[in-house]
Amino acid sequence: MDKLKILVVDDESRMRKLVKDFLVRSGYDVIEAADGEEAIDVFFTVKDIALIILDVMMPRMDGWQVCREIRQHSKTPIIMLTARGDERDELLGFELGVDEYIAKPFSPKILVARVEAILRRTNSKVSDEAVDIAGISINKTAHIVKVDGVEIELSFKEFELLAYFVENQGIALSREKILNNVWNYDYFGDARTIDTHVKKLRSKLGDKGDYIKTIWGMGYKFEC
Amino acid sequence: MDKLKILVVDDESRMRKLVKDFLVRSGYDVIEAADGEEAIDVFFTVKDIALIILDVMMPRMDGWQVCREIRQHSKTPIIMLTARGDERDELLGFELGVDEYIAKPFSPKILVARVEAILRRTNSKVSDEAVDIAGISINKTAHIVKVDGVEIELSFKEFELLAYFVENQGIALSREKILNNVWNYDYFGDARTIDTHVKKLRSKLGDKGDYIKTIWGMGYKFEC
DNA sequence: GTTGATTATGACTAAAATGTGAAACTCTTG
DNA sequence: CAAGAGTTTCACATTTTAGTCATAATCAAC
Repeated sequence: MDKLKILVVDDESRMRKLVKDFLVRSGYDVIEAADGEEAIDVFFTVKDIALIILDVMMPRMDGWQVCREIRQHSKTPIIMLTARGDERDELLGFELGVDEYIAKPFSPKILVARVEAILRRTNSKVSDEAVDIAGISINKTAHIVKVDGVEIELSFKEFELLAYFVENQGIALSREKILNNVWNYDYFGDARTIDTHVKKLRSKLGDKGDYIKTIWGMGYKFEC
Repeated sequence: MDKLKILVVDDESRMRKLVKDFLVRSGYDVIEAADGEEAIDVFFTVKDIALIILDVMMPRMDGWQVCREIRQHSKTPIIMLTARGDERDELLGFELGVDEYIAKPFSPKILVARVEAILRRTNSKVSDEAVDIAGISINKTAHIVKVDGVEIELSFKEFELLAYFVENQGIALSREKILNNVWNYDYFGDARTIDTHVKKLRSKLGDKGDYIKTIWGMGYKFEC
């Protein structure tokens, strides 16, 4: 995962191309979708989409609907493109959980600036060196975990799982939730595979392994 | 800490009052500052300011400078108020770490909507609340129950049952109703099993166990 | 008080969920 | 294609829980 992925949804290909050009030039990966249904389809199959730019006016399924649908499953930032001056639209958007609102016609510079502002905000953990909790230090950029200053070797899944636990510190996580977030959205395997990974994590974390608590009949929770 | 505090900085008192009115009506605590220096002074003396609304044009120290100063020590969200149409300003703002940019004149509704959008994003901890009744604190997110501040261990069913009681505080609940809500609707076992769980709950709750009252010939009721 | 019904309680058992080690499978690399 | 790491599955041990039952205590009505 090098470049951040941005999903651009607009029915006009000319507009998609314009936006894409500027974003690519600023170092992002751009994925396009031509209507709402395609957008949702793409969003739930492609992993790690960092931000969505969404046109309001689209045939079949409009931007609000797409937004509503996505907000039911994800907090991925959404920027809405809409016709200038419609205040009602803007209010509706904020209620739906739109993060930013840009009126057409807009300057591509403004667009890029806002994209970066949002990504700086939400993806700030990427830039942060390392999260440190109770002697466990997790560096997502370097993919390194240290316990009391000593580096320990974790596999990819173990690392992702630990990161997920730490990010949701103090929250009870059901197996289903863990599968949907650490594994792919469409993973159909056995939920018990989580147990195996938890076992390995616990043993590799040593004493600190006890912070991963079992919630009987429910799932797991990371808590110090 | 009940209401969130918002610092409003503008040299025009009329403008401050306008913004304040709307924010107060939306349930925020508003602190005012009339210029940049006062703003910084207030910001670093008052604790827990959740958001800053900053006018660009101010005598002595303008908004950009205030922003720069604050960003050196804090990530508190900043909304800038600036004259409409000055794109250069907007770009500068994003570079400085401004979170949002609102052009004057603006509708107060938009202002409130944006404030709420930002606070929802940054202050997402608001959502994981714990219900607290007569010394019994139930945190559904963390799956933790505390009695007078001391955590007690409950099994899955016990937790669900207690949560159901507390949610229906003061309401008489028949065994049938309890079975349908806490157990699966297709549970065909003995209704007496509720008694056993109530017994366990009462004993684990200690003194507070008395709040679960028996309604003879009918069921139970949680009442303080 | 006595009676019949209802609820409380403690002990017990069956069932369910989790822990664990090893085997099977997958995917990459040399 | 063999080796090796990472992942997943499986079987079995272990732990925890839910539910049952017998008995004791309580209640309402007479």
